[in-house]
Amino acid sequence: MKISKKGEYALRALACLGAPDVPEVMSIQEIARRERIPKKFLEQVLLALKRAGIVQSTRGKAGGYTLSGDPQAISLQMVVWAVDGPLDPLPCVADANPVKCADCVSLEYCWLRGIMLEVGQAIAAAFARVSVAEMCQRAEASRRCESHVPMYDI
Amino acid sequence: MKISKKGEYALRALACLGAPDVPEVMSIQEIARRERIPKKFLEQVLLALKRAGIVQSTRGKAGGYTLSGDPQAISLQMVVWAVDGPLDPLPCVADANPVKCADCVSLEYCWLRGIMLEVGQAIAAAFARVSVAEMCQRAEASRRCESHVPMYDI
DNA sequence: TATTAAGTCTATAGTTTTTATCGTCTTAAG
DNA sequence: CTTAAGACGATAAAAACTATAGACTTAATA
Repeated sequence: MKISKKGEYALRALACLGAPDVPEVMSIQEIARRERIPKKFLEQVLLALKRAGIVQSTRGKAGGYTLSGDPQAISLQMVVWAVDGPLDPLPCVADANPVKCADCVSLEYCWLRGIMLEVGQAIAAAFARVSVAEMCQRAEASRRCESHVPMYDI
Repeated sequence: MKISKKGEYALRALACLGAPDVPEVMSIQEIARRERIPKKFLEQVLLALKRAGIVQSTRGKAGGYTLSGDPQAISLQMVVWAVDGPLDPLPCVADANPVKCADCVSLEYCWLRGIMLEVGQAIAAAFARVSVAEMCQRAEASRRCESHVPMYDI
C-alpha cells in the first residue's frame, strides 16, 4: 500500500505551483530543479495532471505550467487518481471495469469484493479529505520552519 | 494502492480455515486446492501468518494449519501487515524506521509526512474494522448463494 | 524569419518488486 | 522405516515501476 513516485512527484509539483511568491507559469525544468525530480519523468507526471485538468500548460518559449482552477476544489484523491489510476485494492472492486476473481462465482457474490469495496472507499475518502490548497499551506508552514531546524534532526 | 497477491491469498486461506464444516487441521495442499492458490507460494504466506501468531501449524504426517486464537480478535489489518509489512504510503511515515525524504529538511518538518500519516492511519483503520470472524461469515454467506447464480452473472 | 526555449508524445532501457518455483531438511504418524 | 506433512533458503520468471531518449510542435523574440 505504498504511494508511487509518480504520486509523490505530482504532489510535490503541485505544492511547488501553489506556493506563494512563485512566477505565474513555471517550466518543467524549474519545478524539477526546485523539487529535485528527474526532469523527463516529471514531464510525464505533469502531462497526466494536465490531461486530468488539474494543471494547465502554455507551450512555446516562456511557456510552462500553472494550477488550473481553484486549488481548494482539487483533492489529493484526484491527483493520485490522475497519475496512478484508480486505487482499488482488488481488480474486482474497480468502478469502471471490474474483473471477477478467479474462484468467485460472480462479482455479485464475491465476498472479498464486499470487504475491499469498503476498504477502497476509506482510502479514497482519506485522500479526498485533503485539498491541494491545504497541502500548499502545509508545505508553506514547513518551509517557514526550515531556518531553525532542531538539533535532533535526522 | 493495490493489495498484493500475498494479501489476497492470506485472506482466502484464513476464510478457508475459518469456514464451518472443515477438518480440524487443513494441509497447505488442501487449502491450495480449494482456493486455487499456487501451493509453494501459499506455503510462504502461511509461514508469515504463523510467525505473526495468526495461525498455528502441526508438522509431520497428518499435520497442517489451523486458526490460532479467536477469529474475532484478529483484524484484517494484522493479516495484511503480517504478509505485506507496514502499509505506510511513504517511507517517512513508517512507525519503526522512518526514512527522511530526499528534499525534506527533517522528518519533523516534512509536510508530505503529515498528510500521508493521516492517510496511512485511515487505511489501517479501514482494515482494522473487519475481523477474520466477520470475513468468514461473509464468505459463508456468499457460498450459500452459489447454487442459484443470477443470469446477469459475469 | 531563424533561433531558441518551452511543452508533447512514443518508445525503450534499467531497476525493483512481486510472484512463483525448486530442493533440501525436519517432523511425526503409521 | 516409509510416508506425508511443514520449514526454510535460494533462485527463476514475470510484472510493475522508474527513468531516459529522441523526434516533433509551439510560440516568443532578436
